[in-house]
Amino acid sequence: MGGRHRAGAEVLMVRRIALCDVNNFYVSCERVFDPRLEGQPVVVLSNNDGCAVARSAEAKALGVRMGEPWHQVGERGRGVTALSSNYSLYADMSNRVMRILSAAAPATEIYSIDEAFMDLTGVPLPAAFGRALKDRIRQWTGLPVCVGIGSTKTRTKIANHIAKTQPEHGGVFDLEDLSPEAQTGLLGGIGVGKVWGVGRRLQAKLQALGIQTAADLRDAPKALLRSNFGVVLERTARELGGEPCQVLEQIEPARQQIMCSRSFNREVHSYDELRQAVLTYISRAAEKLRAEGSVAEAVQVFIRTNAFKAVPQYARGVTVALTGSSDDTLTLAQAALRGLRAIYRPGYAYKKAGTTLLGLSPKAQRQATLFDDAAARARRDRLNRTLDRVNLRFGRDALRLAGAGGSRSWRMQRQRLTPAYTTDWQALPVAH
DNA sequence: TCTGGGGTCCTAGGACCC
DNA sequence: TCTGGGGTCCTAGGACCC
Repeated sequence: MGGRHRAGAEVLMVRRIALCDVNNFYVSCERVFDPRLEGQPVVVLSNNDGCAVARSAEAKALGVRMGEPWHQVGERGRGVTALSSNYSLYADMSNRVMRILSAAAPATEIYSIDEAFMDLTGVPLPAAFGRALKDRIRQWTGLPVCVGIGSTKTRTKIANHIAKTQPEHGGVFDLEDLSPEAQTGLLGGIGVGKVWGVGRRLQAKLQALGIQTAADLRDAPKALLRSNFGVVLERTARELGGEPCQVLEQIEPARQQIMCSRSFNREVHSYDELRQAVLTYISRAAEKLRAEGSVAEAVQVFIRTNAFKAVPQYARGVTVALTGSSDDTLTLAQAALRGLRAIYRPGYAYKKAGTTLLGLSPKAQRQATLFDDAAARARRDRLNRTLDRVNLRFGRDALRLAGAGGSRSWRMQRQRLTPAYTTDWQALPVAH
C-alpha cells in the first residue's frame, strides 16, 4: 500500500468519541459494599443530609426528584433507604474506574467524578469496544456503567442518554451507527432540555421560540442562536450536527479557584462561631492548595443567612488581596479573618459561610516580594508540611488552628454515613 | 443642542455542569 | 425542625487610558 493511500485513509478516518459514566454513581458505590441494597430504592443525600443527589432506578420510579430536599419527599420516600454522602468512598471508587478507562483508551478526559470521555478515533468497532469496557468495569469494580458513542462530545452525551434510558441497547449505544433519517427521528424524540448545555432557563426560552427537541436545536438558524443566546449555545447546536467545537482535554487544566463552604446544621449568630467556621474552611482550602502545588493571591470570604426562610436576610462577601502569593495556612487565615471582620454584622441568623482561594499559580513560579524573608518562609513551609502530614495520618482536622474551635457544634450532620470501606483500615468490610 | 473611538482590565451576574 | 458543594465560561458595564 502506497503512502498516498495511507494519507487518504487518515483524512477519511471518522472522529469517534465515547462517554462512559457510572449509573447512579453514589448509590452504585454503596451497593458494591452492601449488596442488600441491590434492587431496593436507595438515595444518597447531600451534606447535612439535605437533598437527594443520587437515586437508584427504584427511587426514581417512586417519584423522588433530583436535588429534592429530603424532608419534602414525605410519603414518596417510604421504604427508601437514605444514606449520607460518603465522599472518601466515592473518590476511591472513581479512581479505580478512571484507571481502567485510561488504560483501555488511546486518550481519555476525566470529566467528573463518575464520567470520562475517550477518543476512539481509529478504533475499528467502537460499540464492541464499549461493550468490552462495560463488562470489564463491572467485573473489576462491581460498578454498572453505560457507554455512549458519537462524533462530538454533545452527540456522545445524547448517545449516553439513549444507552441509559433504552435498555434494549444493553447499556452501549453508537449514534453514528444510525442512518441520517434515523438520527433525525431519534433527536426529534428528545426534549431540548435533555441536551448537554441546555438547562432550565434556556429550555424555557428555546421552547418559547418553538425549538422543542434536540433536532429542532440542531436545525435552528445559527445566527438566531448566536444573537439570542450567545456563542455557547451556537456551539452546542453545531456539535449536535456533528461539527466538533469542543476538543478532548487530555491534560487537566490548572484550576482557577479552590472553594470550601458549608451550611451549618443550625443557625449561628456570634462572630466567634463564624470565625471558627471560616478558619476551618480556609484551613481545608489551604490544604487542597498545597496538595496541588499552587499558591493563591487573594482570599474571598462570604457569609449568608438562610435564603429559604422568612427571616431578615443578609449575604455578603469580600475579596482580600494578599501581599504576594502564598500557600501558608496562617497567612491565608489572617486574610480570611480580616475579610470576615469587614462583613460581619451582628443580629442575623447565619446559615452558611465559605472561603475561596483566587488567582492561583504554580508555587514553583512564585514571584519573590520586596519584603521576602527566605528563612522565615522556609520555616513556615516546614510547619505546613507537618500540618498536612499529621492530618493525613490522623484524620482531617486532627491538628488545626486554635481559633477553629473545639466543640464546633455548628458542623454539618451526616447521620446516615456508611463506613469508608476502601480508604480506612478500621472500616474494611469483613467477608463471612 | 451638540459631546470620538477603541482598547484593556476588572467585576458582577447569569447561565451551565456534575 | 429539616433545602449541597464545587466548579466553568461568557457577557455586560464601568473605569481608565490614549
